Amino acid sequence: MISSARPLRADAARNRELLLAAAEEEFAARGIDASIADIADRAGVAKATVFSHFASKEELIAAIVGNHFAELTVVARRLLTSADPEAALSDFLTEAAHGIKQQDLTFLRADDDSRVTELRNDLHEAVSALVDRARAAGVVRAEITGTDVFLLICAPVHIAGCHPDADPDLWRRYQAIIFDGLRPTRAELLPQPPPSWP
Amino acid sequence: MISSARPLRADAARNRELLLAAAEEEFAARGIDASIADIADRAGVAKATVFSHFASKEELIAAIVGNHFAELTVVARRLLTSADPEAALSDFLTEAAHGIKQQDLTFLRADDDSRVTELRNDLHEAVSALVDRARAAGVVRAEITGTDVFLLICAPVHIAGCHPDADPDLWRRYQAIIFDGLRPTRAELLPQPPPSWP
DNA sequence: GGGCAACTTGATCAACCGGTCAACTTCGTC
DNA sequence: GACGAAGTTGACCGGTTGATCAAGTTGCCC
Repeated sequence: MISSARPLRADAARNRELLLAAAEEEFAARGIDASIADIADRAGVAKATVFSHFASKEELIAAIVGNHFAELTVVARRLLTSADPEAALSDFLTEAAHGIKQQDLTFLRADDDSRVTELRNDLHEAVSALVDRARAAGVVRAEITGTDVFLLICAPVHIAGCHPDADPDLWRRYQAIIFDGLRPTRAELLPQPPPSWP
Repeated sequence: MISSARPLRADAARNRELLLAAAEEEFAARGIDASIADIADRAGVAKATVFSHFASKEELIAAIVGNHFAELTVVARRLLTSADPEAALSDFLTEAAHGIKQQDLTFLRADDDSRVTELRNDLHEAVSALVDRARAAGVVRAEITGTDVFLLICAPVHIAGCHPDADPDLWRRYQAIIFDGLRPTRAELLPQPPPSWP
């Protein structure tokens, strides 16, 4: 693997960026099972070059996921300075729903002290701040926490992965929240006759 | 592949059921990448027996997904006869969220005239009826259709699969609905001072 | 219980995967 | 422009996968 202590040579730095971009596209197109060979092909380098930049496939994924987390953290922190707490949270959810990828899953529960975990914690902190502000403004329910939203973003991805150790009760809670979104707004409610109407 | 014209021999019928059960468990435990060899082991038969019952891995998955669709259709139709339209829809969503698996995805958009597609259309029809009843009772918004709910059930799974041809606007609509579920209920709303409060 | 079709099986195949390595090429420096 | 370090490469490895097939076994009907 190329040492990270010394700055990369010009061609190596270029190839690294090409590889990250190619891997991003390939993972987006074919999911986490995209092969290293295909990624190398797309980047226009040999397969062995991939392993000279990243020790393993997992490490390549970690680099990409780390970038996702970092980008979302930037978005969350920027939205924290906006005027409208409700729009800020809504905008972030929209952004995050598009930004979270399948491979990000792998590192959501990781608790080693890797760089990815650090970036994930940064993101979690920024999201919590967004939610705290929205809660203080009364635009989300009192019991909603930053962790809730952080997990809610990823819940769809979690369910899809058929994660065996996912807490069913937790998902039921999110299920109920989503169902709440289906209820009619107050303005749409027609006056209903009481059950004992003759 | 074993002919479907003639009834199966007793041992073959037993093995087919064992295989379907084993495949269900294996896919649930390891996702869609579970190997045919593991499935055969779990069922207690040789790997070649799997291919004597199902022409390919895809066909085995199709058989399982077909069963899922059929089971959910039964649930939806049963709930259609219950007294409470709101509880019926809610119960179905809960049931469906647990019933839909990763591998079901593959066949949601399939439009060939296979047996799976037929079963999927049956399910879609039953869900639409459930939603129509709920809408008529005023417990879901007027603009929610059966197709909406049918897709909403699968949306989490869809997003996770990073389906490249998913309509972003469609997902944004569902995103907005889910976000609605986060809004405070009327009872929780504290009286807010108007913006021009001195 | 004999005979035959239906079914099962272990051996085997080609394709593909992540990963390694020694030989080669290229960049940066003096 | 030459030299050494840094980076790249194609060939290759062990392992796994979905799928095949001839040979053997089993259930079923007369």
